Amino acid sequence: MTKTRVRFAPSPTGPLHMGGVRTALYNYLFAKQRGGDFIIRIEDTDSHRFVPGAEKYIIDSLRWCGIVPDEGVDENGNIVQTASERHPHAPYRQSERKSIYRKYAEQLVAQGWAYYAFDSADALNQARAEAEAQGRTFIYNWETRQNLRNSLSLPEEEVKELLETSTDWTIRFKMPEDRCVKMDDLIRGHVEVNSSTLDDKVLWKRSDELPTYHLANIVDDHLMEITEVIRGEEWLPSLPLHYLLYEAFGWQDTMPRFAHLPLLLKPVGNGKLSKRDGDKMGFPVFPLQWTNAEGESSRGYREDGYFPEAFVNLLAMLGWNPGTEQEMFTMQELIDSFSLDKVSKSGAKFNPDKAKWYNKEYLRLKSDEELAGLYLPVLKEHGIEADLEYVVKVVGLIKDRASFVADFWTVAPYLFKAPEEYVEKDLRKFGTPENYAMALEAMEKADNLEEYIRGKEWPMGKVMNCIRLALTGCGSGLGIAEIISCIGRDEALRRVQVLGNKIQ
RNA sequence: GCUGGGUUCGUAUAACGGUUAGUACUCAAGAUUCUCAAUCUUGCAAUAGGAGUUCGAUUCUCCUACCCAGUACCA
Repeated sequence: MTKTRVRFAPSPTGPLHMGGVRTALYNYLFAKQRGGDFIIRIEDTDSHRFVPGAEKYIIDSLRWCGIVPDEGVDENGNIVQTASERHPHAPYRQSERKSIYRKYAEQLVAQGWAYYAFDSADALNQARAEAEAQGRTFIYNWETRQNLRNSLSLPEEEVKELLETSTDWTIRFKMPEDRCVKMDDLIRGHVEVNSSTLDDKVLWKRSDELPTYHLANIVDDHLMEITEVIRGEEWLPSLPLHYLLYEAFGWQDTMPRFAHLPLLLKPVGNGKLSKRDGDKMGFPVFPLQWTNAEGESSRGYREDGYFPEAFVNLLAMLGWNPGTEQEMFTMQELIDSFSLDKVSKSGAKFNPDKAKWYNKEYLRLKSDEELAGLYLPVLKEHGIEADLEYVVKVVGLIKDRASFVADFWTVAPYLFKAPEEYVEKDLRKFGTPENYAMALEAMEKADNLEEYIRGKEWPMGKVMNCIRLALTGCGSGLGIAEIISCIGRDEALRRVQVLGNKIQ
């Protein structure tokens, strides 16, 4: 029985999208359930799109979620590995593995599975544009390759010379003209595609001496002994090429099994989830806040007040279900119950309301002490210095009203400072002289407000709401007794008198 | 356009040929309370359409529609 080894292979071209986090999570869960290894491999073969800081952001994000690699790179860029005595799989950054890819590409050429192509990017773009103008699609394949500039169409001498003198050539996969590629996907089942519809993908570029995704991916998955490839659905169209590459290398026996995950879609309308949707509808699409080179920031789940447990839980439930009615899962529970055959095939529209609900549930699960500790800095931002014991008490009273720690403040600022103004509508409704007279008397004389008011046969609602108006500045909020138990009788009476000044 | 994938309440999903099609979020109503929130109860709401296979289709097959992805010297 070979050890399960899966990898998450992000490209450091920007912040990690929450869909990417989910892919990493599923890989992690799958590995941990089987006692296997979870590997992070950085696919930085696109030198043009490289973004400084993106790699660290990705690792930091995963760590925040509790997803830590057995092998790969850590947040400081150092190598993490399971086999401490040897380094059979390092390095984990493809740019640092540069030297190993060329020979594999050349091997394919030697065996007739690939060829050298000398067409310039401009020439190809032009060909594409011309085809499009005629309503056709240009495709570099068995049909067109004889008419293009490559080692299959050019004389041997010229090829030789070009290889030596030019640095602007590539190695392309020679996609068979008519092969029915039969594939199996752990989620989608059996899929067949005829190779005639596929194109001759570039595998390796002489210009920067770097492989493209397809070559690097297959070579590294093989070298790193990956057993399952769990990735986004956008890769499904490339699967036939990947199958053929395994065949070309003669690695079919150890070819990993594949699982293509459904995409995360926007909450409303059509299309995949994008940063714009988040901005428009007020939710983050990134795990952590990200600031790009232009200085523009994108909000993150962490900064928005989500607990990592909640974020992980809600992500896990997007496209997977346990087959039971359980909705709340710790990471360990997810590891125990995760299964690829419970992953759905169709894309999942993200639901911000449900995300918020998850955080609320996790917030209620936390102790008052822990929440108070988190609330203290928020209070400080509002210029409030409160002692921990008091905050613990307050949090216990208001936690049911909040989805996020930051809500504690908006829900009941009056537990820390007197209202500075009154909500117009409530003032008119409850702040009448008659109500105030009763409220003041009750506050001055009663031991137990409720009993006193009842004894006087005053209208409970009117008196209580008038007092509430004085204490909170509005017509809704905590129970009067609860508020007074926090702010104290003297402060409460003072606030009622302040309201009195306003009314008279 | 072509190739591939997909389609159950508004959303996430359950039901792997036989159920009054279940659950959660959202929303609405009621109960409760000094108000609001919370809580509890109830409710609204779905098998895209059409053929077939079958005693019986959400489930299997085909067609149509719609959605998504890919179609780069990007991943």
